[in-house]
Amino acid sequence: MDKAYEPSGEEHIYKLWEDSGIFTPKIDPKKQPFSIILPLPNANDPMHIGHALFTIQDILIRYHRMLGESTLWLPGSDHAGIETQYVFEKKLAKEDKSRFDFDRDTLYKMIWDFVEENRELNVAQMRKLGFSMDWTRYHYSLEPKIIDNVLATFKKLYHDGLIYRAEKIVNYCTHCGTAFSNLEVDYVDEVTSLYYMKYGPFTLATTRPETKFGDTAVAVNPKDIRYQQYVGQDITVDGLLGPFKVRVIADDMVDMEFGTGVVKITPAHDPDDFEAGLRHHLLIKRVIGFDGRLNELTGKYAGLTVAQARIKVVEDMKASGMLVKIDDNYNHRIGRCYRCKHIIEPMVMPQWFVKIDALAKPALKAARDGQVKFFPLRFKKEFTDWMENIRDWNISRQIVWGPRIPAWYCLDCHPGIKLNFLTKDKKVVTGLYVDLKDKYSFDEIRSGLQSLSAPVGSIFYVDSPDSCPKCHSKNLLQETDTFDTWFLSGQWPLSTLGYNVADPTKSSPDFAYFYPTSVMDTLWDILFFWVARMMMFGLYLTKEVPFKTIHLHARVVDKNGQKMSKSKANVVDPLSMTAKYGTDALRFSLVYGIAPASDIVVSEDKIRAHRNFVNKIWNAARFIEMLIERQQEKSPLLAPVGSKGDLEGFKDLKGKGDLDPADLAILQKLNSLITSTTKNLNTFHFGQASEDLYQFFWHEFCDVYIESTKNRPAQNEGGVDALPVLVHILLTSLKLLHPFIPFVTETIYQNLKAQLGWTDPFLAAAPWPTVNEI
RNA sequence: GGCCGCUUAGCUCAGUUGGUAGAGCAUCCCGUUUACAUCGGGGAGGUCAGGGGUUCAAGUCCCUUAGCGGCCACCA
Repeated sequence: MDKAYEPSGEEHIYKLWEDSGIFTPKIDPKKQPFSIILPLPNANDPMHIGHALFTIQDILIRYHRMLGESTLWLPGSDHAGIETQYVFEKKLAKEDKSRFDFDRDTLYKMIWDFVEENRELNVAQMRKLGFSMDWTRYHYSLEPKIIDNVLATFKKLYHDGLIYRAEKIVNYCTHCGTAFSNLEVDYVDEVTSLYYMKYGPFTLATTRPETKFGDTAVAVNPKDIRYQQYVGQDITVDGLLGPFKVRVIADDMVDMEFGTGVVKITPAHDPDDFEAGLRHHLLIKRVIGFDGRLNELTGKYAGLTVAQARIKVVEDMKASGMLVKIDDNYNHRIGRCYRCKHIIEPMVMPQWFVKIDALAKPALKAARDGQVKFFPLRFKKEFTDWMENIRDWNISRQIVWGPRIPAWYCLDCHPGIKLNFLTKDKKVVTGLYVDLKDKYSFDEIRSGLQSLSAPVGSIFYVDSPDSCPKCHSKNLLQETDTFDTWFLSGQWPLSTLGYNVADPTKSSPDFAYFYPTSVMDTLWDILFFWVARMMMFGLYLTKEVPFKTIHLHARVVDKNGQKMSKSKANVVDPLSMTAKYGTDALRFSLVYGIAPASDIVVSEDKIRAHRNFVNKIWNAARFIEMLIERQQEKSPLLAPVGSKGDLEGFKDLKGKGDLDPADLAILQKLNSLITSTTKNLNTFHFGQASEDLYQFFWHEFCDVYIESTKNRPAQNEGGVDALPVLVHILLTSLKLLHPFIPFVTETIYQNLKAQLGWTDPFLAAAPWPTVNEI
């Protein structure tokens, strides 16, 4: 054995494992199944330190494999809808192009190829980190069978009356060109201006003077005696585009203390005002387009961006004396796109929604009844609170990268459908079908299609008919909105295990055996995005929870407690750390001394410290190997007692009654270590488990016990041979450490296996230690 | 505004049901005797954020104050 542990052999070890098939479990009714579905990484996302935290899952998987369970860790990768399209569009921009230069089919194929270039990389990197995944069961989110399930789920929801289209106010990002769900908006505290303006008989305060062209009411609190005389009246307001009339309404939404207690109501561009509009049956007047610019209803302001318009409107109001004052130090929250950070523009547009109550209630019940357990427990409350207040889920996105919503419209029944397409000579045409149908053939429209927008109430068919069931026209187009990525990944445990939504009796045997899965481990930030959606879909489709335990971990931060990000230049790259210190050192430093769901501090210092620990183990093994060789020089055929590493060897020792007091002490400590490690792994206390193992191996076994045996009298002078105990403790420690640091432990095992007659071909599949009576 | 978490050695953090304060890094002294200097031996360093309470006993449970952080929420 070399003087220091050399991690360059890791690749070889991994290949031995994988080729042996120990990562590929068999369906064995006599065995307990244990399964984890990998939180699928984005296919085009290079590995970062967050992915290295899959180590937590590998520890669980390796532990349960050693317990003798039929253990499945199922890997996969995600096409990651908006994320990937965003990255791809940035690439296009560098080439001075945009997505509007392509029809949707062409764009889709381009992104497909882009993702395929990177997808393999991810897989290789996960092998490098030693993750014992079953690659024979790997899945990619755009496989046909997985998409089939997504479409079938949509149809089932539709037939159960849980899908509807509605024109609601949604979070629209004019930069990304799509609507988002509530979860995808980041609210950021910002200091802006609050403008006080004259408004008919009132003065009112607003942060958005540029939307006044879309005002269709003005509101006061019903209890506000100052304004009671006006309630129900139409008032005339002097606007920048001439006088206009609005109704004064009374609504509890108005805070009398805020500003002047008067609020202008713009139903088309503000979520609160939209709700007020519904309550008071107000007109929705759109003045901002999907391009983020003011539209033709705004006269001379038309064509300006929202930001430009605000400046111009304020200037003009100042000039005409409408502006009363500006409070420049107004602190409030602004919604920004979680992806591109641009300001979200609330917009009224037709979208697809899932009625969520029917899905949320069973999930809420499952959490409360303990069908699914949370670790740490505090997340149970977060989960149930969220489920209780959940709103209908907007599942449509105006992007191309992802499965399209399977709904078809008849253009001839609905000539008011708005179309965007590229003509044969690549010119963008926008307009209503009724105005375009005589100029362009249906085929030209279809093949160049970029997007369509059907009015709410349009009839749609979910089974892709050849012709319109009503008018028999063949001019049918599929909805161009795609599914929210989480609509697909929310069904991931089902789809990857071969559940067949359309016909559950055709589901794979894997599904029957491994579902519900054992543990779902992920970063807490996708508890709502993903975990909650999987719970809802799992229960909706199968009546069973998708996982029995939800284990949530925190994010990795640097040694100053800062979140790692490229812009802060504080990222610890897992692969370069692995190259420098070995995979085991990295893995151990990710769990050592970590409290459940508290930030995980990783620094190069820490990784180096654990490289030293790995090396310590290596050298202890090297020392023992030396002792064995020395003994075998004397009597070559004699394997040390206890070399089998289990109870067998020990019965002999016990029978002889010839243990040294130091032997007894260390064996007792080993027993309690077996007990505590087992308990800690069962209860997700990885930090504690790793600390105990470290402390025992280094400071008790190496520093105290091994040192003490060096001074022990030789056997012919009345001493007790320590070698059997040394070997026993080494092997047991290797087993206990293996889930955490698989490479060094397996390497040592393979080196000593033949010499010591260890019978398990791999440490990775050797039985987990149990307590020996002493 | 609601909810949750954190505050322990110079730094970063452990401390699972309450029972004489721990680790890594840094620091000081000594040490190369047959594993390991990626090492060994030894030392210094904490009124466990402040206050109150329960208890024979509290870093650990309860109340409270302060600071920091996170999540959620329709206040213009």
